[in-house]
Amino acid sequence: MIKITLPDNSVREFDQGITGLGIAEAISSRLAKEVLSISVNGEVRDLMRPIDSDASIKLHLWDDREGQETFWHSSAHIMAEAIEFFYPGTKFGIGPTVDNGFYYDIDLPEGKVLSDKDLAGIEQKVLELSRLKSDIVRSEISKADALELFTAKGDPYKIELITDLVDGTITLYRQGNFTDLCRGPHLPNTGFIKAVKLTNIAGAYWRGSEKNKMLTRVYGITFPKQKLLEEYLVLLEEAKKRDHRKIGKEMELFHFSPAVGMGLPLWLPKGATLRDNLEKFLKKVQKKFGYEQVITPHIGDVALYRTSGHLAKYGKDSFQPIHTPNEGEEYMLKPMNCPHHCEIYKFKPRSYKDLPVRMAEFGTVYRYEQSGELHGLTRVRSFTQDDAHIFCRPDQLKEEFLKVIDIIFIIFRALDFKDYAAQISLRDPNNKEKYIGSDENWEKAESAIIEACAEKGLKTVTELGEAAFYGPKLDFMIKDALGRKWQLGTIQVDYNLPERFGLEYIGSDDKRHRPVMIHRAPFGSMERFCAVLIEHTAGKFPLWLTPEQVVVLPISEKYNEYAQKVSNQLNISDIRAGIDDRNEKIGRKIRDNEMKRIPYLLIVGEKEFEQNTVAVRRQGEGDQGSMTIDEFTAFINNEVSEQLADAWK
RNA sequence: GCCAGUGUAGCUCAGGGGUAGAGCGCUUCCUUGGUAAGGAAGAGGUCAUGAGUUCAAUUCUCAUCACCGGCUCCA
Repeated sequence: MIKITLPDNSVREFDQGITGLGIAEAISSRLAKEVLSISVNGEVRDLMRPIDSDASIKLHLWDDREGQETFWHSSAHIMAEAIEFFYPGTKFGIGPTVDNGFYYDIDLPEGKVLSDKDLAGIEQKVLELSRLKSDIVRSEISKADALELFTAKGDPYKIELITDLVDGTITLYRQGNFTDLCRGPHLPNTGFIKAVKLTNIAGAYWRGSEKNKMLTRVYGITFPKQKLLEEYLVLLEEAKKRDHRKIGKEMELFHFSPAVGMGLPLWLPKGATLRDNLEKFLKKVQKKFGYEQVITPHIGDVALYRTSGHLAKYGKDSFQPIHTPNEGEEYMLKPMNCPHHCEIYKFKPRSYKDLPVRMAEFGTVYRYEQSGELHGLTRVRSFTQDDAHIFCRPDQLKEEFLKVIDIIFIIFRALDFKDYAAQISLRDPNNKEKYIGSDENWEKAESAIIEACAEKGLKTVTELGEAAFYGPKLDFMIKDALGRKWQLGTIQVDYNLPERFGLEYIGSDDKRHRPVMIHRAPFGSMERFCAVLIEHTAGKFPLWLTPEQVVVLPISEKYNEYAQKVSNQLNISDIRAGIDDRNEKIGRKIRDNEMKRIPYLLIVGEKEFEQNTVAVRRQGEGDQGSMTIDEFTAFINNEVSEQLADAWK
């Protein structure tokens, strides 16, 4: 007998060799039907694998990430089997799970191409194979035998994978006639899969390297119930409705014109207002934190980027230098603002008493992103960074870092961003020569970041080797409507540029010292931030931010003049108001303006005109009764200042 | 840059070898109204661009461009 410890710490005894499924059956028959995999002493395993000694276990159901992964992993194998059925001779790469489902990278036989139209057939085959309830059987195999097997099968990618594996750890999984190299774990049989959707086809380089062959990647997702698939598809539809490109068009925020060029956004009046409001807000915050605004040109002498090192590192991937009519002059569109700011720092000698110098600029930069990478506003070729550079003494680094985190928190609160991830990127300690700067400085900077995050109670993940070559950094990531992660705010420590530009300050010892530079952008870029903000709010921006706060709706043409008067009066009080004087019934105007996501609608007719009032209607909440114009002005201004005060707290 | 897909009116889309349709939007007229779509008429398209096949191409083929989904990249 062996002792099995369950997650609630209760212990049950079983015969040696009991399987996960056996344990589930002993607990309840319903559990036995739903269980997908088991963790044995923390290792996720197949349900059918015997347990030989005392262990603590956890059974995984569909609700567990581990359970889903097992489910989707097996699904990938079944999809591979289905693909092999239609395309014999297909060579298989890897088939892992992802956040929402799984994929398999395949190399189709010569001349065969897979397109969306083929997916329905494969889906049907997957369901057919699932209904067979074929056992999924694990077997261990020696490296030599594995190599022989896949050589015979003609699977060069598998052979490459096996070559890298350690002998004695290699396992195969077989269901029906399909055998795959796999670590597992897997479902007991294929019958668990009741619904399948192959979502898309993409190209992907073998092992992620551009130098390798591009394989066909088929993405799919499966569920244990048809209803779950239907719910997932509804969710996908909902997410698509939040797509910033769609809302940007609907709300007339921005536009891309091929005549201007790809990846070059045109900000429409409402989008520009939105952006301007964000900029004003951040400028105000930054002013309180001791920042000074600067303005620098959009181009710079090539020599500037030679000095900064960017030309050597990124020159090939930038917009190419601009040649002037006179010989010998070459300018680059600026790919970043830092070199310009370094020159501002240098324009006069600095004392240790002057530091930190905090220089902010909404600086528009130009980067030649690869054409295939452009994506709405999240990845563009011209964008405006809410950039600032802090030049400080090494002993001020942590303090400055803390203050930047404060700024980011204020912004996230003002916009109700709660679901973000923070990542600390440090250097790879085993590969120090990749990085510039002394060990001492790196250690100081890294511990400053780690301590600052700890002091702020920030939940972080730490990635070794992810630091920039010039310093460690802290990034804030937010997910878009479809769950794709985007980096927004970033704080980076830099020892490189102060060195390259020979930046100095005179210390209290009357000697020259090198300042540390912090690059930071709480929004990241205005473009990307607006994109994520649109998806986060589905276009229903907070009142303080939204481009159109109020629309006045006259009941009939007779009251257009009064509506105009109300609108003018609100605008004088810094409320963004317009009127809808179309020749339509009031119901129609309400509907249209509700759909335009206007927070407040003011209905004015005979009654309001006579009493000098407005009938207030709040978005999604209907009629709120009437107020005088002054009351409404105070009401709106109060709501705005409350929203912002919450952020400052 | 690479792989696959898409490109028809301002927007969302239908259609299809014989040079085009709907809904919304827009213009004009009627209507002058009280909290989520009043009625009528009208304007608007080299069917992304270029070549090829054909008596005939918006439709088929190829190329180019843009967009979409990924891959690689992201100072």
